[in-house]
Amino acid sequence: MTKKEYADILLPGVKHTKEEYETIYKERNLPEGAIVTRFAPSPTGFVHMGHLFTSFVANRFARQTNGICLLRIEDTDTKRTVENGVKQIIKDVNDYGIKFDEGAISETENDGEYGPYIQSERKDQYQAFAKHLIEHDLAYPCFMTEEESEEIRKIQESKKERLGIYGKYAKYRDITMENAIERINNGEKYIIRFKSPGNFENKVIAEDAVRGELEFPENDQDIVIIKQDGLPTYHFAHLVDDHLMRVTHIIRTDEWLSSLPIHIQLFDTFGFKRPIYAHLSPLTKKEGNTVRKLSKRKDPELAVSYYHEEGIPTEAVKIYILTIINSNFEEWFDSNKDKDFLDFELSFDKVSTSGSLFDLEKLKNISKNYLSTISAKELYERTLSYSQEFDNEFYDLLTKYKDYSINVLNIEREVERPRKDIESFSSVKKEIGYMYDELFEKDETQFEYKDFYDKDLLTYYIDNVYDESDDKNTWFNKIKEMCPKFGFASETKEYKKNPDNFKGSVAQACEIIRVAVTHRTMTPDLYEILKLLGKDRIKSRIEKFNI
RNA sequence: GGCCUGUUGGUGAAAUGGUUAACACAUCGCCCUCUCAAGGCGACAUUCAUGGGUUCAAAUCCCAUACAGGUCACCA
Repeated sequence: MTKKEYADILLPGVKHTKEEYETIYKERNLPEGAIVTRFAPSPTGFVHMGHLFTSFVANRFARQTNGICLLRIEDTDTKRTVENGVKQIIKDVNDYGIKFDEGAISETENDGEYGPYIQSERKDQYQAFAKHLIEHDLAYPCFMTEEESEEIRKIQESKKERLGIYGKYAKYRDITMENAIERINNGEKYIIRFKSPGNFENKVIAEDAVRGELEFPENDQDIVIIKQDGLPTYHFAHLVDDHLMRVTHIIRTDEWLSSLPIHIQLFDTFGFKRPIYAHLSPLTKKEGNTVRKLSKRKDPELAVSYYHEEGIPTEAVKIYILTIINSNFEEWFDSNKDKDFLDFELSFDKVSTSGSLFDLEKLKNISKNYLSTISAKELYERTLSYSQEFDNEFYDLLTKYKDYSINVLNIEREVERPRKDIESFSSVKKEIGYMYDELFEKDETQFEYKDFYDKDLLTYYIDNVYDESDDKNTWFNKIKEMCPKFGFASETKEYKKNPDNFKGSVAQACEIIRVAVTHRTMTPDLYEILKLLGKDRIKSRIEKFNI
């Protein structure tokens, strides 16, 4: 029996050969320096910050080199695969404006010439490559039972040896074809293992784009390449897919660093060019006194849907990711305010090697800054669509008073230093709610009555002073002029000099008006607020203001 | 336990052998101001996990130790 016939028996029904696949998936014809990379999640549930982080970074590198970023679904673990997982990933990632040049577009559809991009649909490819190894005596069937491998583990533990299937523990490494076929005919189950050519005593050098040269012992583990269900393990799928999809850069988190010797060995064994690896340190989180990687199971609040619900703009999240991944981004962004943050060019050697703590405060600050740069119209539209999903009452008001709302949102916006008080779409209502009578009337904000609050001042003001046609200076000067009548100093300095002579200064006079009209002591520019409210509403609010 | 990676202020970090260790967030002051949000100015690491060594000179190079994280599946 030839090796080829043997391989046919071990992995029957494979349609193509490794060589055929190599011609089916052609080398890409891309400009010099173009990065072909991929985002390769498992459809095991929601997308969280960690995924977004890697996928966005991968996407940026591809984009900025006019390369390709593809989406591949790693669903070889049929037990963990979740229904609608693929749909969810695509939706979440698309919400962040992360677009793929090719890849899965749903559970069953693919877009691109290197597909299918869903691993469970590529069984033939993996098996063709595995057969190639078998034919070259670089892979073998392993009939080890669970009990047997458990026993090996126990022996290794008691002898304090390295765990795993290697050297003398690779019991079926040299199984004869006859023996194997006999076992198969007896119905014994088997998997395919790689016959590792490595020696643990030898060192291999691996190049990592962010960490530089890395030295490891050679891999000598006979890792599983094809599982009993005929699907490949991650390591083997990585080799086959990334080679056939002509991927140039493997951008992934550093939990894969320790399997790098396996991956390198696989590429070398096939004589394929090794891809460039870039291992990113994942975002971490502090829990008590320890710091650990963000976890999907333990940190549900890090699901991207959380930011959606909070109304944090996707741009802010992306800007935050950029500040984390390349610390020189922040400075660049600060001095290139006219540019889009996507114009920043990421570099691998600026990527930090230690995992950063996820800093919500910083994200909020970025969000606040970002929201101060967009137009009132845009803020309005986006708050509207946020409210449509999460706050019907506010949605109705925004719809009813569209132009008015835009004007409110425009207070101190189109100026050199715009206001930075809105942190998220969810906080808009809190910041401007009092501008709507419907909300103002049932507003339960507690404000403290102060001794100097004076109803007469308010009445006098609205009846004799306030004039809608005044410009800002006139408006303010009129308030100042009115101050002495009610015991307030027209000038702050005057008041500070002789505080005992006054009830307060013009600042306190303004506070009275402000509180009467908004029920709060801190608001944006009072002149603008009064102007938008209009004289009638000011008057009505003042009348209802009980001191 | 083996292997690997990392360790600069509350946080993210810069600095790639050479003056007082950038910058940003947070915090605290002061200024400006009709109140806020901002903005301006200033404070905040005698020190870069610890201990040795190399050097005229080290956060930067070397060694050891400690701590943290990752990984050692027919999971990815």
